[in-house]
Amino acid sequence: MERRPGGRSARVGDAVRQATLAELAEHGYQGLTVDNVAERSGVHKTTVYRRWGSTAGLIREALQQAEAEAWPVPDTGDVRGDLRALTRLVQEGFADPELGPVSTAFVAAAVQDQEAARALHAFYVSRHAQSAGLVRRAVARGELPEDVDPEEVIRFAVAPIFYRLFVTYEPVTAADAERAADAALAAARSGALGGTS
Amino acid sequence: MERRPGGRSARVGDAVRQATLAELAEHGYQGLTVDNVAERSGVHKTTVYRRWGSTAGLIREALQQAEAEAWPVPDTGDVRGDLRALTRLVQEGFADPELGPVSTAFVAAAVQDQEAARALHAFYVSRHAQSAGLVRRAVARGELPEDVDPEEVIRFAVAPIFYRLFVTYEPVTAADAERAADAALAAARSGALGGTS
DNA sequence: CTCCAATCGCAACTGATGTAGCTTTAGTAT
DNA sequence: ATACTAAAGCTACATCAGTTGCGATTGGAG
Repeated sequence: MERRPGGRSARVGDAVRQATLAELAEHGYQGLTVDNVAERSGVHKTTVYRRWGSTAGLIREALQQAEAEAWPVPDTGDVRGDLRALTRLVQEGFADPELGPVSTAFVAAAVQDQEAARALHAFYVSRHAQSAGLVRRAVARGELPEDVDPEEVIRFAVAPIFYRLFVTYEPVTAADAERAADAALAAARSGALGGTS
Repeated sequence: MERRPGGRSARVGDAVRQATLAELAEHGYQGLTVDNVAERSGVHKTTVYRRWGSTAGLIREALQQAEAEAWPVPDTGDVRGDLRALTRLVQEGFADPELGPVSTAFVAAAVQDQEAARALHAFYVSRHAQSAGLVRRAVARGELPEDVDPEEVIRFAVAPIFYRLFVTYEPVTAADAERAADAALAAARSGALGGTS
């Protein structure tokens, strides 16, 4: 069988993907049901079950799409600025009324579904790899020690934001984001985020 | 109406609480169903629905119990040791085959249920308040600057562990826990976790 | 000891989620 | 054009979480 890029299957897939994102933005992961997605997309319920299996499957595909999209790693000229921009980007992403529920849904789905968790893992592996470039540039400029683990710096910078969002349910302000960036930077400079240490 | 500490209601409550924890330890939050808890506890399904509403309600009560239990804040004599012991405690808690699924269930339930999220928030407010004592002792010993925010140090120390567990789904080793402690310490010493800064 | 209020057990029911078997449609090859 | 095949549509059904109304049991008060 051949590829059918403009065929019915492709159209159905697009309609479902679009409907999934719209439903997520409106009702979050809680309100994401196969029935709603089917009705919104004009695709029949059984078709959605056959191709995606469940709402977790819909999330999986959305994640793979999100992973494919490159994301704007900050490049302000110095590490502090880059890290602060990065954490702000994360904080604002979750605060955004349209993007926030979608991103939150990814985390919620992963907690319930193994496959979604794998997809989310892959997503963040990709994000870390991209973001680490910011740290490597800083090392090249001599702003950070040579033996620093670039992805570890990224993890430490963003972790406190996620911790507040999904564990302690404390508010996350722009100041929190900046503080997280500064703390990660301090740790990186001190050698605590070294590659081998 | 009076309290009836040894009455039927109390017995029913105990049976359900115990069954909830047992089910969580065995099957995790995924496998926690009202029917299973009802059967295991010998309490009728309807009763569980009436008193707890749903599995999220069962989690809520388990959380309140967990919050009431004091937890062993390390006191080794120096900050580095205390922070490392703390992060190890968290890491080992989630790795423990009996405790891990229960703790994980708390996070999973909070993502789906508002009330569970509030209960989890309260739980961590309490944990932070207790753990912050470790930082205050360090300040008193002159190991950390006076203006450091004690609870912020705790957040930064444990956040990377939770980030790996519930966001990126990367493994969490003892070395990761220690590194997180050391990084938080470096940040605290640098002044990045100051109370007002 | 008797009665009362609260709570629990029970069985029948509702609604939503997910499945099975079959028919129809759309895209492709001859 | 015509025939072939993969995938989508459709109906009917199965399953299960959660609810409701009522009768039974429990524990305490007078």
